[in-house]
Amino acid sequence: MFTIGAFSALTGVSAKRLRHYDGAGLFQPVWVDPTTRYRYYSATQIPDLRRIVSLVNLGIPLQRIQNLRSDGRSLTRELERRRSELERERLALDHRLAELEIRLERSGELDVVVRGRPPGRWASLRAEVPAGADLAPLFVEVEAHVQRHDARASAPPVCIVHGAKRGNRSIELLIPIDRALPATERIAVVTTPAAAVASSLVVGTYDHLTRVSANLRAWARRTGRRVSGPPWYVYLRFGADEELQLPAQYLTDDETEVVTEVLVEVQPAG
Amino acid sequence: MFTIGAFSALTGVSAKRLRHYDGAGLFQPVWVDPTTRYRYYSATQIPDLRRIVSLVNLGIPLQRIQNLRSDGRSLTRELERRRSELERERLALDHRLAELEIRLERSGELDVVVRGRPPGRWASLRAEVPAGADLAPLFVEVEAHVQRHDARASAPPVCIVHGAKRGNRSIELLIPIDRALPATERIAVVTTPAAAVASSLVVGTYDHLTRVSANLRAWARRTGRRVSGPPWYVYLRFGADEELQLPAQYLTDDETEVVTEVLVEVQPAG
DNA sequence: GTGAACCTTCCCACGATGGGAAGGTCAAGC
DNA sequence: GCTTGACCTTCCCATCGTGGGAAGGTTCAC
Repeated sequence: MFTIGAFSALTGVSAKRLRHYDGAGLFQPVWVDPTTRYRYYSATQIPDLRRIVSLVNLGIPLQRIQNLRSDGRSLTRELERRRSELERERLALDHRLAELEIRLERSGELDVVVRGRPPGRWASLRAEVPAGADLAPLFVEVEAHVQRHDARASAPPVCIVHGAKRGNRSIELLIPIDRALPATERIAVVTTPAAAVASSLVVGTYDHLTRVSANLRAWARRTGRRVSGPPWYVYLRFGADEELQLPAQYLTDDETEVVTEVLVEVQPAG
Repeated sequence: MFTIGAFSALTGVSAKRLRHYDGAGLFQPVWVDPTTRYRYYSATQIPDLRRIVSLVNLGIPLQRIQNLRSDGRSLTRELERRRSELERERLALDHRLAELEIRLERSGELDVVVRGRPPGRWASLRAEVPAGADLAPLFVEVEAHVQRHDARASAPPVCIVHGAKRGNRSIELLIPIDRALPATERIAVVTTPAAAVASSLVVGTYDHLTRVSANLRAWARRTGRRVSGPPWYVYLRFGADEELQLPAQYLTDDETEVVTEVLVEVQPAG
């Protein structure tokens, strides 16, 4: 019989851990002196403890180790569960390392964030326009329709570029709405599901948006993610027509304060 | 100006996090109403927040992000530091995955633990013996010497197998001591430094110790570790000569209760 | 008997985040 | 102007495994 300190020296497991495992009901001393509460361990417990320590070292939570309790099949199941967890972790870790490499190449100047995009409901206008065309009149058209029905949600407008051919762009303008809205010939009502997106921010004018979205796609590929769907351009802060009563918080008069977010949808797990 | 909720919706960063970053001095609202303490954020802060979020997503602690404070060189240094951390994590993760695979192959029956071995001081006897020879008389010799000088430390004895040739073993017996001891012609005093060891446990007789240490070496190699030095056999619980007054806690009469630990030294980082 | 070395329990800390309670504020509709 | 509901505030607690440390009891050897 060993006191906790001797047993700790024997097994390399700290006395703190042994007390913790005792308290958690995971590994208990063979005998506890009822008057002094001293814990006493036996050498025959060493294999038990080792089994526990080796599972802890695999990163399995104590709770789950305790639930095993000498059942060979459940041990295998637990190990396989842990393996899939570790494989997911390694994927995430590889993403991070790839992101880091990209940032280091660019002297830390690239900020790409992967995050969730909440589901949304929108008034939508699709159009074919020449590259570089002013989209303001089209936005005004949708805004006017939405505000006529008092359905403007407090979120920024979006432009999706579905395709580009021979100097023409197939675009879709989205204005967020917070209630039902009649569709018209030109304006539809669409909903978008929640999604994971990789996002990059552009401060200033719109000259390089296309290049930014190409960079974003390349970034996502290099960090091992799959991209799906066309890029979204989210107008977080922009200059707009005075005629419309837009939420002032999204507006700016200073061209250098224009902020646009570029999003591409990525597969959440991969 | 946005309230915390609106800014949260805009950036995808939860209000909880924004408050936390505020409290940590990492990212603060442009204005706080002094009477209501409401936080108000501006769209011009979005790039700042994004920079922070992208660094957080790389797993850099908030504290360290805060220490950067708009210094391009320190950012690069921080990213490189984080990269080396991540590379170390990936190494550890790959070790774990390899360990898991091995356990799954063997239906979870192998318990190998990597842990630290504290430094030690020992009375040491080296000898050439035939394979399978009874080591008890040699142990008794060293024990007797140690106990004559009242230097017995409360730890189990060890046998190191330095080499095996033509059915002969070059072994070294170690008895732990806790004070200085005169050496003799046969018995030396040695110290061993702290080391990382991979360890496996054998319950029962000594028939398979050699195979266990070979398994241990193979395990260490397969999990990407480098092995150095000969195997140690630590007699955690054994049957011994009655003549000697050995610490009773290491003794047993029941052969099935014999417990031996096999150690090989591994390189800590790799 | 006294001191050193051990043991006990209890509380706190880490790190980033979320949950939830109790209470104050804002804005819209009446 | 009042009510109501959505929003905001601060504060406390939880995670998870481990260690640090305080305050106090036990053991053992001199």
